[in-house]
Amino acid sequence: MTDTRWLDDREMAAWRAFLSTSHLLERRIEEQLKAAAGLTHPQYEILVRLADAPGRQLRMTELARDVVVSKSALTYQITRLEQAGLVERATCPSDDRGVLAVLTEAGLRCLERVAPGHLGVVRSYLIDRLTRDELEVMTTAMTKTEQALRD
Amino acid sequence: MTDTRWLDDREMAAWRAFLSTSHLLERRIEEQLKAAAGLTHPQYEILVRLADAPGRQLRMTELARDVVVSKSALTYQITRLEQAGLVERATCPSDDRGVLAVLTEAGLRCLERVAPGHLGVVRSYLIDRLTRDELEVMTTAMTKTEQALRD
DNA sequence: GCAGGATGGTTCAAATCTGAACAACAAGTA
DNA sequence: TACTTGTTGTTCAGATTTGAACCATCCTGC
Repeated sequence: MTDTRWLDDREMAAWRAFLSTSHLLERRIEEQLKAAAGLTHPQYEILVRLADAPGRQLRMTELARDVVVSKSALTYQITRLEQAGLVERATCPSDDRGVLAVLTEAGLRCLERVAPGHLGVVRSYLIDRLTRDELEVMTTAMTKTEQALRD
Repeated sequence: MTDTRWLDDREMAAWRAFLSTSHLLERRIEEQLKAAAGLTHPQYEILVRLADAPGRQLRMTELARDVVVSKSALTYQITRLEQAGLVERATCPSDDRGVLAVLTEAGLRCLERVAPGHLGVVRSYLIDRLTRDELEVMTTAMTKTEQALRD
């Protein structure tokens, strides 16, 4: 049976604030990235994950899990990024089914060009407004939930 | 000029955790609402805001701002909810341009039926995993960012 | 080896979101 | 009153997302 307890005022305030903030911030980020580089936020995140990965490449499935999008959405976005010359597809040596998404030099340069402006937004609206303690608490709170959701 | 400072490890961990968690939770909520009632999360939020509003009605623009969606997305969703009989449109007495979205009885019953399961998800993955202190800190942190983003 | 079930990636249709353009009305000013 | 500017909600085209269906490939146990 589902738990039917409602949320009390404190809990509801927390949930509402979290929900609104995540959506508002998402919109602001989307707006900034579009204006600065014609990128969407998922596209930017793909570039970031690839840049961080060893060999600047990742399997499609792992990349989809990291960025938190469906496999089909990733297929679509990788195709778009490939057309833009920022990513290439490569066959996976260890698994013939596999596809590797590889960051190109142009992709890396694009990321380096765009990252400062993007991080400026993240900073100015979120990170720089929090004390060190608040930052720590938020990380532990978010991490607990993330772990639970990743099964 | 844009601030070009990078994020240090702590800051990056916080941002990554926030980003992943919000996306994962969004997916889980979407899944639960679809299975339980055939509703999307924005649709559910529209019903909630209307149920809370005096007279169970709100102007389109105000509703769009509350739920954090574009005006056109709201127009689309209100039309959908109208077709489902959960919401009705009414003319605004004080402004001939205005449109009021009004929650119907069926809409209210639907919300009462769906809310427990939805809140169960919010609780089990987020709220119930946080201590009271963590809850408080998260609320203040999110509220600061929300205020900044709402200009 | 090989059947049977899991996994990886793509394709497809359907739904949804956004921003720009638009039309109707409001509100202030000369 | 007439003009100008701002607001409201809708429509529209285009981009993106999701889940289901699908095929190819892997892997395990016999």
